[in-house]
Order: sequence, then C-alpha cells, then structure tokens
Amino acid sequence: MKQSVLFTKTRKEAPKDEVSLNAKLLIRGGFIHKRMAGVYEYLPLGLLVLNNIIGVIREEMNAIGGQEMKLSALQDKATWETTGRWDDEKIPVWFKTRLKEGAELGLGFTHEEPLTELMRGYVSSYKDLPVYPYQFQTKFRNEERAKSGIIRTREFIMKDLYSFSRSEAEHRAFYEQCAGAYRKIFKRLGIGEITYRTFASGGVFSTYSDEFQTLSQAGEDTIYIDEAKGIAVNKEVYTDDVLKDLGLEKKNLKEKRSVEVGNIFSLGTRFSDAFKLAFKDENGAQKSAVMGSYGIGPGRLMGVIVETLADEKGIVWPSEAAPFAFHLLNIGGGDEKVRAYTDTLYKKLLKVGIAVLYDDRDLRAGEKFADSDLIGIPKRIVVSGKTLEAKNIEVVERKTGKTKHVAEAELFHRGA
RNA sequence: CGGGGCGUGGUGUAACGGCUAACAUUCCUGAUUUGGGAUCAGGCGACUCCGGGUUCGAAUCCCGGCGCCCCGACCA
Repeated sequence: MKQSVLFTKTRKEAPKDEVSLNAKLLIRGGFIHKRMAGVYEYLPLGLLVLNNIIGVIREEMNAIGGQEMKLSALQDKATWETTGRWDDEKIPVWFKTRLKEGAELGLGFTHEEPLTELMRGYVSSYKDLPVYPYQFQTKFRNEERAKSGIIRTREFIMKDLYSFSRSEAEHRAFYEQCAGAYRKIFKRLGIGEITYRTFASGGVFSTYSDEFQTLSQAGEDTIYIDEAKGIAVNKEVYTDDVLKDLGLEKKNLKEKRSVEVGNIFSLGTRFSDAFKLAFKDENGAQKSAVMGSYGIGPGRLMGVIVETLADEKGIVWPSEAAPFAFHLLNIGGGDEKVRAYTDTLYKKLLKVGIAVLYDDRDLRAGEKFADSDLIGIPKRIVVSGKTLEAKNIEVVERKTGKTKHVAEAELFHRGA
C-alpha cells in the first residue's frame, strides 16, 4: 500500500485523556480511533494487525480440532433464563434492549447458553463427541469502568471456543491441548517469554481455572510467579492452602503486575445439564456432555503487544502481527532517479506477494523515519541517493535498529 | 459504585471577571531545503461540552446536566 493514499496519518501528540501507552501509540500511529469511553474503532492499519492476530489464533484453534462458526450478538431472554443468567443482579454487565413490540433482548457478553442450546440439535450419540466449536465475535460488557486503552473495553472481539466432551478424562486431555495451543499463540505473537500460565479461581465446577497472564505495567492483575517452574498464581487464590496444594513455596514467588490475555475454564455439566445437552454412550446410557470454555481477546492482545514490546520511539510489532512485512522509504528528496527506482522496487515486491507499505510521500527523511518508527513495521527498506550510488538498499530492523546494506536481489532471495 | 482530576480550532496548550479568545502543531499557497518530525512568508479553521443563573460585562464565578481520565471496588 502506498502511504500517500492511506487516509490515516500519524500524530506527534496523543489526546490528553489517553494515559495508557497502548492507546497513545495506537492513536498516534493511526491504528485506532476512540468513539467513546471503552469503545474503540479499528482503522486500516489497526484492522490489518487485528486480523493478523485473529489469523494466528484461528490457525492454532483449527490445529486442535476447532470448528469455526459464528453465533449472534443479539440474545433472547428465554435462553438465558434457563441458567438464571438473565438476572441483572447476577450479571451486572448486560447491555439490554427491546424489540419494537416490547420483547427484551440482550447483547451477548459470552456465549455458553446459546451455544449449548444450539448444540442440543446436533449431539445425541457418543459418536457425535467430542466437538470444539469456536468463533470470533463481538462481545458487549457494560463495565462499570473501562480502562487501559483497548485492554478493557465495553465492546470487544473475543475468540471463544467451547469444548463438549464425553468424559472428564476426555475433557481434561483437550483442556491441556488447548493450553498448549495458547502457548504457541502467545509465542508467535512475541509475548511468549513474558506470559505465564496462572492458577486462578475456578468457578463452580473446578478448584482452579487457568489464566494466561502477560507481565505488564498496564496490568490489572497481580500474580505470583515461580520462574523456575514457569507457572504463576493469581492473587485471588494466593493462600497458604493453595500454595501447598500446588507445591509452590512462598520464597520462590515473585509478585508482578500482569494482564490476562487468555483463560480456560472447566464448566463441568452445568450448562449441558441446564439445557439437557445429553448423549447416549456405548451402552445406551444417557450422559451429559462435559464442557469447557476457552477465551482470548484479540483486541486486548493487540494492546498488550503494544504495551510490552514498544520502545521510546513507538510500536514494535512482532512479524506475525505486523500490518506489513516491510516499510519501504523513499529518501530521495525530489530526486527522480530515486523515485523511479523505489517505485519499481515497490512493484516488484508486490508482484512476489510481499506485504509492503511504501512511503512515497514528498517529505523529509526525518519525518519518514519518525513515522516509520512509530508505526513499527518489523523491517524498513531505505532507498536514497546514497544507496542508489552504492547499488544496494538499506534494510533496518525495527526492533534492534540493526542496519544492513544488501543488493536488491538478496532481498528477494531471502524473502519476507 | 465510592474518591479525585478535567472539558477552549482536528491535536496539544494559553488567556486577572474586561479590546477582535492567543500560541504551537495539523491543513492550504508559495519560497527554500532534502539521511532523523528543518526554515521563512501568507492563509483557512472555535457558538470556549450543554442548559440555566450572577454581572454593565463570563472561557473565567455559581447551580444542574452530559462527557472524559485516574485510584479503589467490581470483573467466566
């Protein structure tokens, strides 16, 4: 894409009411726009990143047998009354509305109920299980307080996968498999090293749930990590009994701030019982499906990536999340030869399918470098009178600033 | 939901109760410049969040509302 036609532009200053680093940088770079408190919109660059993150998650979910689908955001009252979760006392985050005729509707804040209800029509035999439907879908939560830029919002995309298994053992196996998939996702998105599988409160049907917590100043959670073991405990279950249960010792634990980037829950048969989602086993006995739910917020993940990987100059995208693989800069001033060469190079890159943002604008070098640093594309290709004369091009790694001069052919050789 | 802070061109700031609401940036014209947001000249752009009130006079003071941010509480 040519930067001259990109409708967003960078800004030197962030709006004063944005305090969080992720919102500051993402707004300055033209990735997102704030509509209102806790509601952000994705602009072209931001959507590219979001879709890349979604793509990584999708690959890993498909790899463990996930089947993508998409439920509705609009929810009907009756479905949720089945479990008692229509009640505002129990679920204070509901956004509710009405049809013209008066019937009450809600905007889904999660999807256990509608999915379990739906699956009833497709599951009747042990041969139908296990199944792992999932979706990327907009959730609405009327949070009392939105905060931290795109990390805690009222409208957000969530990947939610639900597992339906025949037995507790089968459930447990998938649960661990999904935990493994989550590890891969966070690793691919550059935050694997600072993301800990964390024991947290488990809800009704298990002692613990597992959260994936990424160390960050922007965090809302406090966790205690055991670096040697690579696991952590959320403050909410940080008691002597729990530590003993988990075989952890206080002296090995370090207190850290973190953001929850993923969670996995065992749901037991709470929902399958409520909706009578049952199947016949090999002996003809009626059994309830054992369920789990597995969430990741791609938007939040994007915020966490910015928060944790950015430097003083701007965003540093990991390559799998980056909006483009290369940022091509024409630093030729008005030099026609430089422009012609860069134009041609841009076309060649497009032709071989490399995602490249071409800064073809008539601006001074400094401004282009500053923009490029802010936007954070992993590799920068600089073409100028100097490089033209030396018959090479300059490739700069955003993360390290490492600069290489290579022949044009080498660029294509090594690929993106 | 408790506590605190704040609403002024797109963005960031200024203006004692008193002149045509100022400066920077963005944007437009032109000149000049071209490896780290350069420089110069000219120009566009604001019912000062909304509604009341006090006053000869309100961006400024008072009341109410709305909105935004932060801390805490809450958070499958």
